[in-house]
Amino acid sequence: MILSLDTSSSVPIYVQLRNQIVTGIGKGQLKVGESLPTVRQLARDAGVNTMTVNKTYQILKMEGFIEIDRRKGATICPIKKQDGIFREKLEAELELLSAEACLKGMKKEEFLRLCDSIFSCMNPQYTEV
Amino acid sequence: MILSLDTSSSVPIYVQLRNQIVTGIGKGQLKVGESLPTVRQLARDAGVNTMTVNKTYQILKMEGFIEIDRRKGATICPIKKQDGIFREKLEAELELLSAEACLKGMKKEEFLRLCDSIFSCMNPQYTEV
Amino acid sequence: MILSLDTSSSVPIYVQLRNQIVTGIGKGQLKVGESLPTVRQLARDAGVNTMTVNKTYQILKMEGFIEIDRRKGATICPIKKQDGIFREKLEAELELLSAEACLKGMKKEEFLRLCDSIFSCMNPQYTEV
Amino acid sequence: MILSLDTSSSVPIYVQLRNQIVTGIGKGQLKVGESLPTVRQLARDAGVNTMTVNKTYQILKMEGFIEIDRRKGATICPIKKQDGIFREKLEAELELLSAEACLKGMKKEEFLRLCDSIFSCMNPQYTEV
DNA sequence: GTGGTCTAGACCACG
DNA sequence: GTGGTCTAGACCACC
Repeated sequence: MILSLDTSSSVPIYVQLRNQIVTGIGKGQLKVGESLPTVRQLARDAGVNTMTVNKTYQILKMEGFIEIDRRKGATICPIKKQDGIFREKLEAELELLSAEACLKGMKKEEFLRLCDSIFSCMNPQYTEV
Repeated sequence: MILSLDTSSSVPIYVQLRNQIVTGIGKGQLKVGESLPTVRQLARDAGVNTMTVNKTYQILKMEGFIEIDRRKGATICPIKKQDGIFREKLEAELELLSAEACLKGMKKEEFLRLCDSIFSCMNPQYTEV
Repeated sequence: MILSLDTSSSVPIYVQLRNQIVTGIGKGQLKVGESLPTVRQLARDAGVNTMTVNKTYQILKMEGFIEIDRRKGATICPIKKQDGIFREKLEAELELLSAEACLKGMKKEEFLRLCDSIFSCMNPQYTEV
Repeated sequence: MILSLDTSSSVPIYVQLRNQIVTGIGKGQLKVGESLPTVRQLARDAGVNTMTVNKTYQILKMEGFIEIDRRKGATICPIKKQDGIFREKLEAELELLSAEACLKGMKKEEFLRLCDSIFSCMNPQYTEV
């Protein structure tokens, strides 16, 4: 899995890392049960500080996407059921994206076609849990 | 149009303002050609610093969503064609949202239904321009 | 409000800080709506790094005990209703404390008297919210 | 007696073990004079390192809850009188729990009822010693 | 002014 | 070996 960081972006590095790992899991590039690199390893690879990676992992853990085991490092969790908070956040973000798309002249059909094609790249794992 | 700001949010106030105005335009609560309040007026109403509102307006202008005229104040622009940069940003954000939804166990059908229902609240104006 | 840190303790400093602030709020030494010192101020007073204090504040924020406002710094929140997770944690900790007290020969009456006298030092604020 | 360990918890395994054994004694599931499994046995059963179990037993011995005899293995001790150190620790922890409960809107009556019901599950042995 | 982020390097606890 | 904590000092974004 390839990480690309933009250190000059206003998006904090630990958020960029978090987003790319989440996307990686979603796309099936990282599988349930699989291990993530150690904090030090990823820090070295990405050329960032260990604390930055650590923060990323803590967030992913809090969100329930990974587990951190003192012995095995970080591993990817099976899917959790969505909760109300996530649903609210998702709706708010989709509303903003819809508005922006609409302001750029995008038609509903085109927007939905895009949503469809992007979601189709996802690779659900254990969704029946 | 009602603004609701959360000063304790990690999202900067000027971004919250920008997002709500964009959503307002998208939903048709603010119509093309209509005037936005003056910087001072909005600052007073929202209880924030004028510099903050000013920053919001500058961003909206840069994004091509409003025009600022010394005499008429800020007015909402007709729709511009989408450009490649917007398309990229939209795809990246949809990809992240899709991944998150997927990790929360949401199925494609449910996701697309949600996208549809949210986009349907938008009120395109001059989309033929 | 006086803070006493034990840097040689196995309890991390940021947890010690968190616990003392929570206790301070509980006892009414810190009142709802009141401001906490700035991150830098508290760091200087306590002789620790700003990031350590920052971590403490982030935890308190996540727990819903304080709000962090870019403009006003950190302020104490009104009481939130207890949730199931807190209840579980409370029961588990009370069970452990009960067992330890029991092993030390403490009778139920003495234990309950102690619980009563300690809780009586608390100073509930806005508990009707 | 059933042990349930969470290897991804931030609470060290040897502390989890210690806490569950203490609770087991308090509840009377483990009786005074009874033998604990050998270090190796428990390590195998719990799927942890023998060093981890060893550390747990050393702590329990230091706390006066068990005796370790080269011939008989580890056995549960009769109750020792509480000392000042324990009293201080107990008060500090109860104060923190009270504050947290108070901040979550719990009333004194409810708190004391909970303390009562939990302590009532304990099964004091030899408390007259 | 504030909080938020990041680094480099250190030390410790855990298993 | 691992992750967790902490420091000193820096820079940036926000208001």
